Amino acid sequence: MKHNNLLLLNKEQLKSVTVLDGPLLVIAGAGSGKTRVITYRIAFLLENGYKQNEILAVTFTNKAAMEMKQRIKKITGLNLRLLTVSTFHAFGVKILKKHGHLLGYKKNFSIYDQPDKDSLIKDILADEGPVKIDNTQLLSNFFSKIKMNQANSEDYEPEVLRLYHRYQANLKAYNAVDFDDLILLPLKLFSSYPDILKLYQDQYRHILIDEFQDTSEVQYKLIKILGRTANSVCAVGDDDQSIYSWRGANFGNIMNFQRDFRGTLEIKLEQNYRSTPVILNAANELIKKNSKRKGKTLRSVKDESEPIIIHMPQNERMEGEWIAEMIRTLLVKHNLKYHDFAVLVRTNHLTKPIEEAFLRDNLPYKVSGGISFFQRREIKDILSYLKILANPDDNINLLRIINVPRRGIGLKTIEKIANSADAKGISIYSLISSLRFGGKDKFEKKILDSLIEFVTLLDYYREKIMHPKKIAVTVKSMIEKINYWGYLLTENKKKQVAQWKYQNIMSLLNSIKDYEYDPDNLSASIYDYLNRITLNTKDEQPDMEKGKVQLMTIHSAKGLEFDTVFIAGLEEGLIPHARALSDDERILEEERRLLYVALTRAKNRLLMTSCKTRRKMGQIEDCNVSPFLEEIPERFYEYYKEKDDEQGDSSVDFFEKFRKKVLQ
DNA sequence: ACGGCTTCGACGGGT
DNA sequence: TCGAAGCCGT
Ligand SMILES: Nc1ncnc2c1ncn2[C@@H]1O[C@H](COP(=O)(O)OP(=O)(O)OP(=O)(O)O)[C@@H](O)[C@H]1O
Repeated sequence: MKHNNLLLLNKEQLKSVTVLDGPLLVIAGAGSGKTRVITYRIAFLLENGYKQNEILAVTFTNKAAMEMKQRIKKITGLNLRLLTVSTFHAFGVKILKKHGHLLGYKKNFSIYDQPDKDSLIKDILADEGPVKIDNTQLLSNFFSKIKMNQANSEDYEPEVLRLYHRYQANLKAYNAVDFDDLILLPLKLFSSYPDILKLYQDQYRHILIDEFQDTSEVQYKLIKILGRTANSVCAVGDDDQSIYSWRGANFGNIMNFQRDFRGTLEIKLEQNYRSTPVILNAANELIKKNSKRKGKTLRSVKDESEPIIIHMPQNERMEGEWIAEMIRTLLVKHNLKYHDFAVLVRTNHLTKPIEEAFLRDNLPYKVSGGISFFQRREIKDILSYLKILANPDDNINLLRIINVPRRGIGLKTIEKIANSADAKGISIYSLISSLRFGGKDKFEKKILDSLIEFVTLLDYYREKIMHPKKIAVTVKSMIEKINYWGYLLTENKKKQVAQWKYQNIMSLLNSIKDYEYDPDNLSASIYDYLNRITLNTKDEQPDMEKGKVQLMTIHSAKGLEFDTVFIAGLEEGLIPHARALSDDERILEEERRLLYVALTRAKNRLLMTSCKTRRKMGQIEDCNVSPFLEEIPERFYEYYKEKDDEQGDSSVDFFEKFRKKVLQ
């Protein structure tokens, strides 16, 4: 590697980058340059003769994967079309596309996201009649657990198991997979077809995993089996930052790694390049309260520190206003850009009052996470059309749009065709198609015509959309044909709303166009596009953040860093979350880790707010500050002091001064 | 079948 | 507080 590149690493990082044989485990605290190790290790491999397709790198999010690829491109100057840097899920899609037929899936399989999964479960429940557990969310979680634990399904009610089997059977019939399948099916494939496994084992000489503390059992099994004969397997992570246990993450995998990969070289990184000493020490003191952890040393390389600021606004409206005001002040004072600021919160809905304050103040911002562009009603409608074009067996998405825009097909008709399709063991789409030839007598003429017109339209556009670089134009013509604009006008009383929604659809068309004309997309197709956006729950454009304050949950801030970080809603019941407290001790420790992750996102400044009252489900409630604040030594923080020329509530001021005195 | 009106339940995190 | 589901009249 070019000499000056290796100079950007400290001694331990350098070792982690250049030792190319055997298993390697880098467990180190926040901001110690772990992600940098992965990035430079890949660059080093490429510059030492390893081919792009001999490397498999796994990251936690698609965005992290894209950014890492870009960094490597910059370092090496290479075109990286054959390098795999992806999430476990995207990797799973790749495998299933190639070999899914061996497990009985067609190439055009659909990937069901959470809403799809929910509607499938609701359909099953509607068909079942009364059952003991009819909560969709609960069942969805159970199904995940049953699927991913594989073994001990005895713990579940026979009824739940029966529903689960129906769920699985329906997925298969619809030629669809859920997110869990994207990990589990490749593993099944590799276990059942040793020759295919060998193919990949031989191919991937070097495997790298970032954020290893948040891999699940099944993901780890996949790494174990793939890495059995690799030259190196390099796992990088921090047990103190494991915050996804509710999704099956198991930081015990760190211990398992040392056990399963004989002769693991363990490297510690103890320099923190990100945060000031005050921020880092506060975080270190907090996380010390956890008992289940690998203790580690972490020293800041910085010397200057500002204290952490705590502010206790009256309510969530004033919290947002204070944050906006502070951003304006700090922006000028420290010559920062809007994107140097982030506001982190525990739950998605907490962003709302902050967003409103930013809007009032004309502060540019971007909310990441939450309801993404692709979750909007109008976008989902169009995407359902695309999904049916791609996979006609997908009953869930077919039923979503069979009467959108309204074409006179109501609940009665739907019930009739669904039952009929079920009885014949064919998809609803096939059943409607077959009505062209027989079984017409069951339907009114008007409805029959409508049904046949529907599938004829889809057949027509399916043929069109398969041609190279014709996705966007086909979709545009289809939207016009079904008169979606007219539908928007009748559905939305305000013409402005309809126009805004139509604009969104135009943005979707542009995103499709960008996708199909991007020369880096070697195999652009409707299938590939749909898979991609299903895995990209969040917005894709990487530059969208520029010049905007970032608003997000702590979970989605993992791995990121900002000059100045606000943590809003530092309240009891939020961190730790009330619903986490009812769980056991381990979950409380995870809540502490969550705050640890939040604190360690900040490079130079950290400000935290805790409201005195907050509106919850319409009701105003009194709030207490998070008990975790007491675990941070007082020498690291101070309460915000209103400026003299501002007419703050003097009793509040008094209270804060008093409180500060008492605490010291 | 459809649109308007009322009532109900959600607000833990996300690939 | 809000959107989805449920109810009712046309
Ligand atoms: N050797 C180094 N010298 C100077 N800066 C470094 C060095 N290594 C990493 N950094 C910088 O430190 C910051 C944190 O690095 P990185 O994101 O790789 O840490 P991390 O361990 O992955 O953090 P986290 O666990 O919080 O995700 C980045 O801004 C990075 O550019």
